[in-house]
Amino acid sequence: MHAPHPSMPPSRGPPSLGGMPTPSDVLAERFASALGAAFGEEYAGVDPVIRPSQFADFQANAALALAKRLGAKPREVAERLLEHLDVADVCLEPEVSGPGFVNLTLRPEWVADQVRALAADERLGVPVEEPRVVPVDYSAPNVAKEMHVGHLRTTVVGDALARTLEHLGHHVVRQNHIGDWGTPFGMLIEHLLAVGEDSEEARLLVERPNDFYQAARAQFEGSPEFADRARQRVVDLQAGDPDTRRLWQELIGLSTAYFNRIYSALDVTLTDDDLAGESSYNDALEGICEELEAKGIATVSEGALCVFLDGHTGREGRPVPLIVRKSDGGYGYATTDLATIRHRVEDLHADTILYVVGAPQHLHLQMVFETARKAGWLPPGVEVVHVQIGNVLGTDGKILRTRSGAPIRLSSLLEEAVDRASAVLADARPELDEAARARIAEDVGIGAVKYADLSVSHDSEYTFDFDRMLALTGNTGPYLQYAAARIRSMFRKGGLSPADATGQVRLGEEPERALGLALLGFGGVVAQVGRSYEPHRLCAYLFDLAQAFTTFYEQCPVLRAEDEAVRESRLALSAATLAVLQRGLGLLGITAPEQM
RNA sequence: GCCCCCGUAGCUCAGCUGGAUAGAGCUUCGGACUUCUAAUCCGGUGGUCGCAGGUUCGAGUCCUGCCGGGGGCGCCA
Repeated sequence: MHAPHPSMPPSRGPPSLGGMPTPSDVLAERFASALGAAFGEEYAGVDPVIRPSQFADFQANAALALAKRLGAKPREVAERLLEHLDVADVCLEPEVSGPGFVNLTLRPEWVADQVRALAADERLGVPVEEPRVVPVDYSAPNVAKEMHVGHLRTTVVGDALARTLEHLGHHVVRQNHIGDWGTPFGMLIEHLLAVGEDSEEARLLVERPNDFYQAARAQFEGSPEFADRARQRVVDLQAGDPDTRRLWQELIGLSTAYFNRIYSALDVTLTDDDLAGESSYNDALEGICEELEAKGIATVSEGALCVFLDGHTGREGRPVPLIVRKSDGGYGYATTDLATIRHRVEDLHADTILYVVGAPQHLHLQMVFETARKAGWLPPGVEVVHVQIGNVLGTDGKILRTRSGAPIRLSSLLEEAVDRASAVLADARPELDEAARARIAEDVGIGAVKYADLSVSHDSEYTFDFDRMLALTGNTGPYLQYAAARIRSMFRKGGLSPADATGQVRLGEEPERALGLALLGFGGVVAQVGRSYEPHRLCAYLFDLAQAFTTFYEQCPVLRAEDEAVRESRLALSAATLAVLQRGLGLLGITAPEQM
């Protein structure tokens, strides 16, 4: 009936194969028992509304919601609840506060034990969920075109989701739906032939694809004879002419080399095995149309085969069509998108399909999804989600362009990022040799760029700011990397290994307690990202954790702790923090360098 | 004209799906490096959450209307 609530205990959340419960899970379970005991079994199922609190570690807000239903005052409900609440092992004495909140402060010993359990857990508290097959469609650059900052977002967000879902136990199938088909290919093939396959100009496809594309375009527009040949090429390509096909493959090979260069620089997990370009669905398109027509879902309108869906009207109230076959007999991307759904459901056996695709395509995708449902290609049990990527805007509020009118090149953005990191590093760590600095600068520069895109919610548009994207201080990737590097440095200095720091945890001072509590939130956040498809929540969590660590680091001496037991405890806390930071950054696709 | 998204501090963005006194980073001002890495930390300044109604114990969050910005709306993808 209701969608699962993120803060519900595991028993009511998505299927999970075990794992450490988070503190709020534990409290929710205890409150469920208390609710049942106090007010009858039918109340054991209501959400106890456990939330983080500014007045305690957590607060339970159930009493306020239940007061009306029970016909009692909220504070009285809370008091009765407390009479049946058994949390003595977990919390200090719960307190009713304000209009009827129950404030809960965790016992430091309990938190300490949980931290130790988390540190000993391979998965650091992240649950293993019941495996689902999840194709994730992301990146999708175009052959013979430069990737721009828009592609960066879908690539980076999609990759983080793929890594996170995989880590939660799901079978992720990466799908890079590259634009490798369409009328421009006649022009591109002719141009490739004209400049020579092994020429410098052809190499532009790997280094500066837009230059190649624009040269081809100039030919096309400047020479009617070239344009004619290009049009004939399109026909040959579609007819499967072997020579044309070979040239087309060559073009794709060069572009793939370009994509891989970018993916490698970005440390994105996409490989050639994940390529599932538009062209791979060509053979299915005719069948898609025939089936839609046979089922009476598609009808011919103005010469084109269209699907009209209820509730979709455009200008002047005219129905909006999803055109599956153009009036000239050709197919558009709607047909291809329908074919991808059928493939992902029938061949890949998808349970959930993610489309990490730009927000402007929302209407189109909704129509495709609805059509697929009507055609029976998308059974009710299969969930399909458009993870909308908001536009990147320029300072004028319009979709980003540089002064010249050309989109900002992704490769130059990445180079600038590494250069800036390099400059800071040369200044701060002159004692490191150049090769080491170069490696670190890459991790830091790329980490900054990726974190900038991951830390804002994926569906909101944002204004592109070069300096914001490349910033190395504040709420940035490098801040998290720096915290991890300081921990590693500390262990190096002490001649110790984080793996050996498994001592008893004691949380005496406030910064220690805050850090311990922060560590326990990891599993819940990762699971939430897996459910909501919002990597920025993991970013926010890791930033909070790194802040908690840095405060601890400034105020609590570790190696120089006066007391041996305190030292052991702080080492264990530091090691656990490092493990979580590293794992969390890993799920985001960001590398934490050994030192920086 | 219809539909979707957005409007929170000077700037860029969060806000855990309705909880108490709305947060962070950047900027700015003032402090902290002979002490585990100052890419850091501590403190201050800064908000009528676009506007107006509504729902209820309680609204930045949900509903309606208006204002402002972005996007989509038949043969490009």
